[in-house]
Amino acid sequence: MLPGLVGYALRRAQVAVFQDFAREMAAMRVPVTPGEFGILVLVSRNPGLSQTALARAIGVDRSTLVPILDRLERHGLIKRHPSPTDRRSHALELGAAGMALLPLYEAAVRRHERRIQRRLRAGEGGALIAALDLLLDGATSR
Amino acid sequence: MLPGLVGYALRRAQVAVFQDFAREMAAMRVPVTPGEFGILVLVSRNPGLSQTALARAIGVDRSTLVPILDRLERHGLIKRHPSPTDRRSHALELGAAGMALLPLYEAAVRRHERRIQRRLRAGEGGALIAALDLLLDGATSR
DNA sequence: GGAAATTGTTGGCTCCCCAAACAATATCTC
DNA sequence: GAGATATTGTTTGGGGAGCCAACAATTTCC
Repeated sequence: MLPGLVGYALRRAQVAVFQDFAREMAAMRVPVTPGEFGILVLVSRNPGLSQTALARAIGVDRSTLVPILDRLERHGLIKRHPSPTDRRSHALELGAAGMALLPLYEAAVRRHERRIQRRLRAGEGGALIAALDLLLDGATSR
Repeated sequence: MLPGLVGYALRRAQVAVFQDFAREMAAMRVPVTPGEFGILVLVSRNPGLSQTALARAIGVDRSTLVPILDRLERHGLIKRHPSPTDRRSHALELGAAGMALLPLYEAAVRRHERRIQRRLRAGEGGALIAALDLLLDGATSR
């Protein structure tokens, strides 16, 4: 039964892809997880983002983000600035290490993507992403 | 950058599919996770399996399995019999509750699969599984 | 200006995973 | 057959990621 299930194939692929991501990151001075990489990209493209806005963007609870940002900040990848308009909230920016390392992370992710897709035919990656998005839609919407 | 990444689409789809699985299971007397469901199917098709063999089959450490099997056994879904040939090992079998509930779980999983695939065109599910298997292969093999 | 909402944080909880060590038991080697 | 070696399930300890409820500080609403 298991081999015919989309959910099963999805889970196994996800685990393998996650491990390959980690392998690629192992060479970095400060390795990051896929989730952390997403945060760095989001912050770099949306400087000044608040923690709540970021949490909503990646679909996790505000409290979940705190220890993750703590770690990223400890390594200088991001910085929590005081927001100029709201003294409760933090304006997130890339830190010095973040600005230096993000290009390396992006290159690593490109290598990783190339490797995991290497068994696919040309253009099949796009179709796969489209199908996964449809899956997400089917699973999410009532 | 993120939207073009297979790994990113994979992660988001996986989370959504997992949640839909949980939603479908919520109606059951004893809800199980996707991993637990996989264990039940494996044990039902391979009665007498040892814990080590099962751990290898699903790709987790032996020690990871212990609390999971504890829980399944507590609910009567599986039973740890003494192996007739090796007094160190356990022969895993479905318990009474397991035999009663597995058909219900299987039906629930079929409903779940139908729902998550409902945005896909007919037959696209199979292509998706094939692509995910290729992804797994690309990520795993050196 | 007082009530209500929001922000980041903390603490408590769950779940899943791994690695190392251990006693009991099997298996291998001489 | 005895001693060394390997394997089995378990325990312990640790990490990561997630949620919820509660809280002080602050902002917004009426």
